[in-house]
Amino acid sequence: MARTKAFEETEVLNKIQKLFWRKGFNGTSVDDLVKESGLSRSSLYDTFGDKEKLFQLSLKKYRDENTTQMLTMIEESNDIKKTIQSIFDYVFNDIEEQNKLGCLMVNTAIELAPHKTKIAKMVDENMEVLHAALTHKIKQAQKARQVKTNLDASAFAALLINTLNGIRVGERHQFDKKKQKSVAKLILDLL
Amino acid sequence: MARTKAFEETEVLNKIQKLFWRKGFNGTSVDDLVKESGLSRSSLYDTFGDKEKLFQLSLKKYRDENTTQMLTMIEESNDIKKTIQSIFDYVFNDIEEQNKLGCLMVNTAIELAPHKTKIAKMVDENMEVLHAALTHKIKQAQKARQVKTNLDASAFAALLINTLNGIRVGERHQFDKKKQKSVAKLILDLL
DNA sequence: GATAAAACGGAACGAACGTTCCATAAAGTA
DNA sequence: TACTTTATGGAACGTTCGTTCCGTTTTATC
Repeated sequence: MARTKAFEETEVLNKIQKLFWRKGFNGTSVDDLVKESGLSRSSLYDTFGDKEKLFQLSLKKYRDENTTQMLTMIEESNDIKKTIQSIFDYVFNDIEEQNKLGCLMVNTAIELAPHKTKIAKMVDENMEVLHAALTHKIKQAQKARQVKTNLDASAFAALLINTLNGIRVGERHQFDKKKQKSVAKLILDLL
Repeated sequence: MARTKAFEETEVLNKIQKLFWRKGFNGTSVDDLVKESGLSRSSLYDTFGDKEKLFQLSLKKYRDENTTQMLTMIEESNDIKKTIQSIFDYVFNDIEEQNKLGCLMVNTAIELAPHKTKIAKMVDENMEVLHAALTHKIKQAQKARQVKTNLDASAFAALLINTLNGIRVGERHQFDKKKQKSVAKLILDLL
């Protein structure tokens, strides 16, 4: 009955997300989004909604892809120490490849969370989910005597997330890579 | 010869800084700054320059006050362990008192550093100075056998800064306080 | 081929943006 | 008091902001 869309939603959202990721919510104008997406203002608004909705969709996409991937790495692990090493490797590889993009969750925590309740909730839930998965796996590894048993699993999980977030801050201003890697090593040696 | 200013520069810059700190560079309009400062646009521009200059001055102020204070705490320390405990206490106290302000350096690293070279340099220098001071003091304490001697002082200093930055990220989205404190404890136990 | 529904391009909206300009007010010096 | 200089309030600048609207085009169904 009706005309078909001349674009793929996920593909467009991909471009939108990258732009928000790189420039932040306030640093990105709707005009930027129009140009980057290639579609017209009306198509953009009809398909996705307003700028804030567009950002929320980008953040959800991040959660459904990047965070979920990390979650899978954790949950499928049978060697938590190796897994955490892999997570650090993954992050450092990201830093090499991307150009100071950082982590969209961290960027959003800083820029928007204090001013937008809904966004803050998404960010916080994201961190909590990661924390829960990590804690669970560490406890499991402790029961199997694969890692130090006198370590507070929840505290260590929080430390790990905190460290990753700190590394993402450093990425944005080009903090010395060697130092970052030495930090990761210290954390790993704790287990 | 000429009319005298009806305001105090440092006092006004104080208000300006707080606004940038809370809402970020892109989240703060010149109109916001005019209202907050109480002076007119012309006075604001004649005295301080444009919006970007105003932000730079705010960041310098942060460095000259907050960072310098932390630096003094480190340099005057004769018990590095207690000093680091004090730093954590100071940060957690900040988190209690301020309302999700976070750290202006961290906020700026995320929001502006990737897009403004000059700002990135200021942030990076800030972190490097803290790192150097910490490393120096830790090495000193190691020579005096006050802390573990098998620890890489530079790496631990980087870890500490990284941890503090991570905690400031958490502050913005209300990450569980107990977890944050357990993170600090883990770090302290490393020394 | 007519019809209905959705997609589209692009103009248009008023508001907010950062910045400049000017007429006036104030204050120290002559 | 007159003069010079700077501070000040506020209007005005052109631009960009996010959003809406409308006329047209495309498509599937009848």
